[in-house]
Amino acid sequence: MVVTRFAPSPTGYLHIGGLRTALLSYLWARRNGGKFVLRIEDTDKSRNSEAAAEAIVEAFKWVGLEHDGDIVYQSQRDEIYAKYIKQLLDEGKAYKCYMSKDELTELRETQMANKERTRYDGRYRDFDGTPPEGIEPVIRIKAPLCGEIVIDDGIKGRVSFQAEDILDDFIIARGDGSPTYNFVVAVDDALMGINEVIRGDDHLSNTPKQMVVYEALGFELPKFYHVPMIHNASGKKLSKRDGATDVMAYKEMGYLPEALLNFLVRLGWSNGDQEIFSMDEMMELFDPSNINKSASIYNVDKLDWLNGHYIKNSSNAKLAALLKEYGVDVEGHDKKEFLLDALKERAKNMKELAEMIPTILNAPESYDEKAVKKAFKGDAIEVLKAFVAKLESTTELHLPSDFHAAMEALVAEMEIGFGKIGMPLRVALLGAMGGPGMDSVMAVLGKDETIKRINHAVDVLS
RNA sequence: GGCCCCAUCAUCUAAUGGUUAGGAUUCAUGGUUUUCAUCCAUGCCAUAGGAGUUCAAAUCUCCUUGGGGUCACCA
Repeated sequence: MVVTRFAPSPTGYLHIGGLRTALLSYLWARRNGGKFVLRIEDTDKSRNSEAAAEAIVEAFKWVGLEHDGDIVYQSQRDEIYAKYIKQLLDEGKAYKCYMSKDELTELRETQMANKERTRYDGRYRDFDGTPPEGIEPVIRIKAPLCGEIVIDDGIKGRVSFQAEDILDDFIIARGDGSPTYNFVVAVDDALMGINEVIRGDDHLSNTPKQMVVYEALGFELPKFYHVPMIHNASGKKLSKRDGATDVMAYKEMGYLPEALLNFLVRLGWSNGDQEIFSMDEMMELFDPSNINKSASIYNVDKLDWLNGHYIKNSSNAKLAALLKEYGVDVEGHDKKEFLLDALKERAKNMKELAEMIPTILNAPESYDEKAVKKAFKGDAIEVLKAFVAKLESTTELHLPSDFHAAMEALVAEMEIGFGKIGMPLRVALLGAMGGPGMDSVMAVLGKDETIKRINHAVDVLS
């Protein structure tokens, strides 16, 4: 059984890069009928926050990712870590180091001055004297001092390190006894049965350290997939400074979760020429072993295009329900089908859609000067008056096509072009150029409101 | 700086030794339309550079260059 996980540290909101690795882990677990678990990495007591963990859960909920089982909080697993630390100590695979922080910085400074790699020098590795007083020791793990360490990565392929280049006896427990990241990650992944780790490739250089822990504890290694980063426009790792990285900000901006997920799954992964993926298709097709090796740049244009696509293809019922979250309630409007049919073709996001609605439902308070100038040349007023007469004399006016027929009849009778009625009508009904077709607008407004708006415009503009 | 990773249009990507290097987004042009948008059509645009292997290289090897990541008692 495939078990994957998402293991964020709750230092803030869920960001877009995190959502991507979560999505990929989720998809791979689902495709294999496995499990996807969520673990909150809150071992650093000075930085964790409950609100942040809740924010992550909220974001998961919004996009519809479901984790299996209870959320695991590392802060609640101190006894487990303590047990394994003790085990390593007892087995002589880890030891107490009484070096003070000052001594450590001093060591680093001399190493830097000598242009050496900064590393712990192992001075307490085999210490059996009397420890110095007033020092709370840290626990260090005995890492191999030489030899090759190979990661058989599912994306990057064979990645090889030399122990002497990258390892030293790193700290697994702080002076206060709390365990550190590289230790708890390995312990938890192993204990939770995670056998496929899909995470950002910024963790690639941590992996050898975690492998040291696996080895020391006799745990079986998972399969690693290090997925390339998402970069900003200037090619750097996406960070909070790059604007919209908070997943929930995308909701506010009017993005649909399916668009965001579709966008993210296509970053570094593809299935031939396919651009549109439903959640079901993603779950059926996604495979981490054909993720690209190179980083991809985050590009909003494509996300906007996808979002527009998903809005156009959403049912009116769904859009109406969603619109409430953007402050517009059209569920009670009897012409909401006409309204949404006309508007969803033109909205790039839900916020835009929400903003368009009052521009149609509310009568214009003024008429745009430029539009008036353009539309009210010649006998526009007379045409509008004639159109009112035409509407009044027509009984069956419900569908957009009914109103369209009325317009057609008028232009035929008056022997004028469509623009002669279309443009002034547009200004009369909406107050400006732009917006959906007049037939749809009139169908939404209904005969009475349409006539009322035209008459008002005729009064004001003649 | 050490170590590691990466390199196809502006961007996301396809092509796993043989294609006029394909698709999508953006952009431009044209069409549709009463306007704007949508939609449709067309167009522009790429294998970082250099060696080598091979009948044949975007694809394999090496070098160069460029970019990124990481080097904590953070995660």
